[in-house]
Parts: sequence; structure tokens; C-alpha cells
Amino acid sequence: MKLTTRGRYAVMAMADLALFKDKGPTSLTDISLRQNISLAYLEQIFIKLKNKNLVRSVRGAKGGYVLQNSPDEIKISNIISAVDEEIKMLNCKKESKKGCNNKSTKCITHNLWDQLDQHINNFFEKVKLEDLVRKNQTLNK
Amino acid sequence: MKLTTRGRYAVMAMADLALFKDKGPTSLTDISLRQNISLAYLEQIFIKLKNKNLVRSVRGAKGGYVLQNSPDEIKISNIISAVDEEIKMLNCKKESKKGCNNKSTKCITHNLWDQLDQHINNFFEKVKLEDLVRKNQTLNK
DNA sequence: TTCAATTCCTACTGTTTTAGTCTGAATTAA
DNA sequence: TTAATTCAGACTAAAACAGTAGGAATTGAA
Ligand code: SF4
Ligand code: SF4
Repeated sequence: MKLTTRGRYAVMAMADLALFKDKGPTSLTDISLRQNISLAYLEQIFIKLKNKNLVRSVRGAKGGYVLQNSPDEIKISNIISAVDEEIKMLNCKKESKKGCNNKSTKCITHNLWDQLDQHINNFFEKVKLEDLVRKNQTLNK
Repeated sequence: MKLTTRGRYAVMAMADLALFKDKGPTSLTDISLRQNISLAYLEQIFIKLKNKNLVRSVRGAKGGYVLQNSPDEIKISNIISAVDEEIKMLNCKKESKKGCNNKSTKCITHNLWDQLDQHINNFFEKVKLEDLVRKNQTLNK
């Protein structure tokens, strides 16, 4: 797994976007102020979100970003994997060096990490942006 | 959350211990060879496991480590939290600086991280060392 | 009694990752 | 024309990670 502030900020920012989605493009400046996240950092993050087609940009004054899809179609997993890369437990040894590689059999804990991985991914797959915006609501399903 | 090689190694080593638990104390040298983990690193890890009373040590020649409890009583969560410290999603901003602190209301994503946290912890709570040793078995419950 | 195998303890270190910052360009509404 | 904005990429300080290194203490066995 991998979950850093970038991922958290991305989710916060996307939620913010969802909240104000009827008011035209939302500028990063606004998000920066509302969510208390550095503007420059947000810019970095939004480039990635844009590349993954989660948002659409409107350049120039009065510009900003707009969600590509409606909040109930955007999975949290999409957001996080867009900015944080791999959501994998099984990095173990980066292939090359020691570890599972030379031994042909998987080590005894392999299944464990694999299942945890699925577990976490399932979680993020189930939760949609919409669920965050519909506040006070329990995310349990 | 927090899961590093230390945590993984710890689980592997404990599983190894469980496998050979009937053969008296298991030395770290043995584990090192079988699991392909640096001896010095294992030592570091086992100090922690010992401090958390997960294993008992036998010093001197023919010494080694022994599980404190039977494998079906040892939760994976115990092992990981013993060596990796906090298993928390909600580190956000280390209290002091920007973030949730000054705002009295929780930010919109708070629940999300909180629930993920519980989700992961539940997972590790349910799986016991025993489950790893009983190989090829599915961990799903 | 000696020695080799072991745990114990603590400090150190190289590398990678994280969490940003900084600079400057391109675009466009007003 | 200008101010607000996105776009792009290089840079960096600090922290975390993944181990090493060196030596002391203990003890079973030769
Ligand atoms: S076999 Fe073990 S070391 Fe290899 S990928 Fe699986 S868990 Fe990681
Ligand atoms: S309110 Fe937001 S910033 Fe504060 S702890 Fe919760 S998730 Fe983190």
C-alpha cells in the first residue's frame, strides 16, 4: 500500500471540487484557502489528476478545474492511484535482490500480504467521492 | 497505516518460529538462513518482539528464541505493531502545524481515513500466526 | 576451563521517499 | 494590458527506511 499526504490532499481537493461543482470551475487558490494546502503543491497534484482524466482544466483568469465525472462515479481508489502510484503491498524486494526471487516457492507470508492488498483496494473501490460529500454519513457498507 | 520490511520480516520470522516450535529454541542464525534476512537486522527486530512479550529468549550457545504463546493466540496485528509502531492512518499533520487543528470541525475526509484504519486493523486482528502456518489455506474469513 | 555460539545493546550510515518550494512560462477573462 | 490562473519541471531539506558495525554478556559443550 501507499498512502501519503499527496493522496490525502488529492481526495480532499476532489471532495472540495465536488462540493462546489455547480459554481463553475474551481481555482486551486480557492481550494488552497479552504483546505489549507499549499497552492504550489496542489498544482503538482492536479497535473496528475488531469493526466488521469479525473478533472478537466480551464485556463486563464476565472479558470480552474472541473470534475470529469459526477461524484458518484469517481472511486477513491482512482484518485489515490492517480497521485500516489502503486497501491501494492507486495513490493517486498523490488524483484532483483534477495527475497522471493531465487526461491521458486513463495514465502509463507505471501498470501497474507496479497490478501491485505485486496482488502484495502476493495475498500477504496467501494467508496465514491459522493459518499464523502454526503457528510456525516457512515461509510460502512 | 505503516507497514515496512521490518514488519514483514517480523511476521516471517514469527512464522518460522511457529514452524519449528517443537524443536527447542530457534536461533536467529537459522531464521536468517531460512528466510534470507540479515542476522543483524533480525536481532534488532527480535529485541522489540521480546520487549512486547511475543517471544522469550534463551541466551548462550544452543540458545535462541521461543514463542511466548501458541500460534493460534498470536495476532498478526500484535507482531506488526511491536516492530513498526503506529498502525494509524490519521497522522495527517502531526498535531501542531496546519491541518485539522485550528478548524474546530473535522475535515470532510476524516471519516474516510478513520474507517480505513479500522478496516486494516480488523484484518490484522482476525489473522493469527496459526493461519499462516497452516499453509495453502485461504485467509478469508 | 576454554571457546564458540548465541543474545543483547546502541550507535552509525547510505539511500530513498516525502513533502513540499521555486521559477518561470503560457493562457485568457476582464 | 493586466491580473488570475493553469502548466511544467527542476530543485531541496528533512525524515524515514533498511540495514551495518562493533562490541559486551551469557552459557552449553569440548
Ligand atoms: S514470496 Fe514472499 S518475498 Fe516473494 S513476493 Fe511473495 S511475500 Fe514477497
Ligand atoms: S480532520 Fe482532517 S486533517 Fe484533521 S485528523 Fe481528521 S482527516 Fe486529518
